Order: sequence, then C-alpha cells, then structure tokens
Amino acid sequence: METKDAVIALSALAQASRLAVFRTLVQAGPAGLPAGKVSELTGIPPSSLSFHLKELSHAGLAAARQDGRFVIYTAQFEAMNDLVVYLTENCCGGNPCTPVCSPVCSTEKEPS
Amino acid sequence: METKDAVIALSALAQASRLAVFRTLVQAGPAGLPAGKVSELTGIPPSSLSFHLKELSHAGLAAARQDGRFVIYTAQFEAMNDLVVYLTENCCGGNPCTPVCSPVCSTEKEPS
DNA sequence: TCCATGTTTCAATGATAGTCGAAACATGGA
DNA sequence: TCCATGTTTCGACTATCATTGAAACATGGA
Repeated sequence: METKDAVIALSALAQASRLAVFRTLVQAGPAGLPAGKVSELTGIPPSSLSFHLKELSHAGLAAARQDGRFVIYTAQFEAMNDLVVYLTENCCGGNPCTPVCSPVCSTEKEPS
Repeated sequence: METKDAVIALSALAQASRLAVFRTLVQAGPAGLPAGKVSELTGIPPSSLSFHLKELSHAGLAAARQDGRFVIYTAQFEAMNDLVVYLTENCCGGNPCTPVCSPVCSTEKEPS
C-alpha cells in the first residue's frame, strides 16, 4: 500500500457518517447489506448515504454488488487489514517490540 | 473509544503530511524524536509541522515531552491499537471469523 | 543578563468536503 | 409497456482545513 492509498482510505473513515456506515457493514459481515437497509440503520438519508458509500467504495473499503433491484454493500476486510499494516510498518525501526493480535477479519465467509 | 474520538484520530491520520509524521514517529519507536528532526526527516517546514504535531497530539496519537530546548514527540501506540479495535468492533455480528495478528506495538520500551 | 537555538503562534489565502431535497435512473414484476 | 421500488446524480450552500513566512516565545549556556 502506498501513502496515497492510505490517505484515501483514512479520509474515507475520518468522517462520522462514513465511519458509522463502515462499522455497520463490518458488523453485517461478508453477507453485506442493501443500501436502503444501511440508510435505515444509520439514519442517513439515501442521497447522503449514496455519496458516502461511493467514497468508501472508491477507497476500497466497501464493495457493491447488484442483487435485483438492490445494491448490496460489503466491507472489505482485507483493505482494512492492509491499512493497519501500513500504519505500523517498520514499527520501532525494526527492533523487537510487543505485537498484539487485532481482530481484523478476512473476507472469507467461514473461518478456516 | 467513542465515535467522536475515532473520527478525530482518523482525521489526524487522513492527511499526507501528518501520516508521514506519524509513521516517522512509529518508526522512531518509544524513544521519539525532537520536532526539528521530524521536520528534517519529512521535509515539512517547522511552522507547518508544528500545526500537524498539534493535531496528532490532540488526537492522542502523539505525545510531547520537553527535553531541554527540544520537544520530543512520540507515537502513542495504545491509541493506535484502540482505534483498530474500534474499527472492527463486533465484527461480523459476533459470529466467528478469521482474526489476523497485526503488528501493533505496545508503548513499552522492551518486549515482555 | 544577553544571545543562540529550537519551537510555536499568528494571519491571510486558496482549496476541499459534507449535507440533503428534488429529480433522474435502473430494475423486476404485472 | 407501465408502474412501484430502490438507488444515484445534481446543484447550491456552508463550513472546515492545509499551507507558510514572519514574528513571538522558551530554554540553556556564556
């Protein structure tokens, strides 16, 4: 991941409405949610929500797929994980420190 | 961590100059760096840098301590970790998924 | 006390982003 | 084909942020 991509991803999350949307999608898991449901859950009007979902998609943090009249959005866990790795890259100059496990999910539907 | 705090932290990182500063501090480890050294390493002019360091400090992602005429800045690894946890909270609705270890350091100087 | 060095504040400027109603668009079913 | 439903685009407004030189401030040493 490059700086530019990280800034785009972080900018996408650095906004109350979008952060709420992203977390809602994270909680929904790989199955995702239709845009209307996200609007309902977050209280964000459809037009605003569409703007924000576009931003999250552009940042690679969400993905859309068509399902009949619905557009299902899903969180992209790998992008999230890449971002975290980037932020802590070469931590402490490569010297040993104390890594911690963070619950960053994979995109797989079932645990392996 | 609350939404407001997360947005503040993410906003702090969602900016090319500040992201570079934060990563520089992360790489410096708990020992930190004086402001002037950060300016030198990142190429950001002192006045701009001061503005950004203030933002990072306000967000809890960096901390300042006085050392003679120098002000030493350090990355706050715990805040970083809290942020990651917040982003993935209640991931997949609590259903089992595949957690991944991310190298988020603690603030300790030596590994335990 | 006076100076050199390191850091922060100030002020002005230009640019970017969030919001949401109304209207347009897309899809599937009757 | 026509309609109902779900989603996106458009447009206009307001607000907030990044940048940087110059000046002010703080600290330690002579």
